[in-house]
Amino acid sequence: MIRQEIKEAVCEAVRSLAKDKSISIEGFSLTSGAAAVEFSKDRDHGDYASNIAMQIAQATKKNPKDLADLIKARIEDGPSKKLFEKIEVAGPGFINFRVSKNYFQKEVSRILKEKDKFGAINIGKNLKTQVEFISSNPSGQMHVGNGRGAFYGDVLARILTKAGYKTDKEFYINDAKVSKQIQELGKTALGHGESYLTPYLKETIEKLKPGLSKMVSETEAGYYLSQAVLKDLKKFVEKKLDIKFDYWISEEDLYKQSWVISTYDILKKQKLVFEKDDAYWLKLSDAGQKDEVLLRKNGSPTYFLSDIAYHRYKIERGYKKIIDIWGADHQGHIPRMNAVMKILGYKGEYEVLISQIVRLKGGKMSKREGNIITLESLVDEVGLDAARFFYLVKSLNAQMEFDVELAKEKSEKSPVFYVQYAYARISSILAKSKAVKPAASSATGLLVFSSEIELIKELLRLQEVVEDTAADYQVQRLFQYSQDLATSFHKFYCDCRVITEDKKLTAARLQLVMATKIVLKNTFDLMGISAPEKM
RNA sequence: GCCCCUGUAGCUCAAUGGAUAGAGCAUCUGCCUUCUAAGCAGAAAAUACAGGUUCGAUUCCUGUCAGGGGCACCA
Repeated sequence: MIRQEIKEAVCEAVRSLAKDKSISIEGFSLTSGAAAVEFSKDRDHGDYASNIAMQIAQATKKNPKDLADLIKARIEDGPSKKLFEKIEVAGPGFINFRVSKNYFQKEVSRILKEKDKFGAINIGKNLKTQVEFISSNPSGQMHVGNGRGAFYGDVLARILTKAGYKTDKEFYINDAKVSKQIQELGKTALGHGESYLTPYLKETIEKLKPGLSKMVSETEAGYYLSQAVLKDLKKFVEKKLDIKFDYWISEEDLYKQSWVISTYDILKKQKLVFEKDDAYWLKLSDAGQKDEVLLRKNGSPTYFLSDIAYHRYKIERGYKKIIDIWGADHQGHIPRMNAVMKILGYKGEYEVLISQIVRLKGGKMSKREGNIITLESLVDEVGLDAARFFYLVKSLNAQMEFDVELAKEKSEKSPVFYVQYAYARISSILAKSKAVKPAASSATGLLVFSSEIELIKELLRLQEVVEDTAADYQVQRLFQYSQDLATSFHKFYCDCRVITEDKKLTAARLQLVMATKIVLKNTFDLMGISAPEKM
């Protein structure tokens, strides 16, 4: 990776300067990401830029510009010199690197060789990782709010996998018979109540009439109904949303397999359970949290207890990195679960991400649905690709306003088409090129226009995007990248005609086009959107 | 009252302790006899307010104001 190579070159130069006492970097850690090397969008600032000189200015008691000159000279004396066409010191002390065209051109053939593997890195080192998301209740259809965690979680898992984590996707089903929601659902199923009663649920109950009519227990009826809802939910998620989960874990199964009761016993053994007001509580005050009820006055376990059991189950299955994605209404639950993970002795990484509220601006989407906006009607309305894109644009912890009318209206001009259009154009060029006899030659030395180089730079950036996103989970970066990549291609398309009389140049540019196709496709795969050959 | 998230262009959203804060939509101006104009080139337009830390703050900290969410023997 070019960014990594430059970073190493910079660090090496600084180390070498420190070694022969040209500078002193007492108390400064080079490894802590201090030698920031960033991609430059502005070519006046080179291809990559480092602010290292300004970072270490204080520690070395030297002027940043002088330092930058020293580092620049050291790199130019070193083995990595051949990477660069030019190194410049600019502004308050930036070191701007212009990478050699030769390097870029060679990278094109690497992309052609790696194909769908291109962009994959191994910072995860195969660490057993789990992302749990959606986990909507089996009491009805998913709504537009669920869509956010759904697509976000799916894409995050894809990125982590690409980054070398052994990632599983998991859906937790809140179908415990002892839970309030199953009880409520049971009342509704037997016509004793109206909780969750949407048109969809009415229909489902109608379909289940033969089975339900024999039931007297609300709990059994609720569970029976929830399993039917779950079946629809699974089908919707897998077929319509195209999200494949590795595991669907049932809360009821955790009860059946004694995970809940054994977890209670473990907590009790640790002397963390106490009785108050006829209920049994988990002592969390030592962790600075409010104590929580585990067993109610009536003896039934709370959701909190089964959630502890569920997380214990995750740990027992050997996950070293666990990511939960919850809705904003669960954020108060985070400090408690953090405390619980400590109690359970978890040594791995545990992180809860909160998907902020999705608000509706455009009002009702369809009269038939009432005022509950289902994710299904949205996907039907704007299409899966556009829907996924729409959710991926925003950072997870910012609220998002969903203007339904706008989403429908704009679907023709949606950014997703802009990116897919680049892919379609490529396919069109490649289709036409079949009539042309290929000249066997490499791209080296032939791709020299700035729009060609800029395109190659963008292609190579996929690896950086994967690396950065696997580290900070800012999935919207991928959306941004896809736009930049498409822009670079569209510019190249306008500036440089691919198929011409010049056989060698045609071959070189065809290679670049094929490489772009690969990188675009890999980016689409990460986002879970389709790559159309024609539009 | 306490806790969490957010405040960037007319609208919907990005980004960043650094060098000119980016896109799309909307508005305006150019570009199709050549691989798809669902495109390209250009104009105009933004960091809520007040302090602080810093060589440098839109970013970090504090306060104010505004919006949203949470503070159950619900999940």
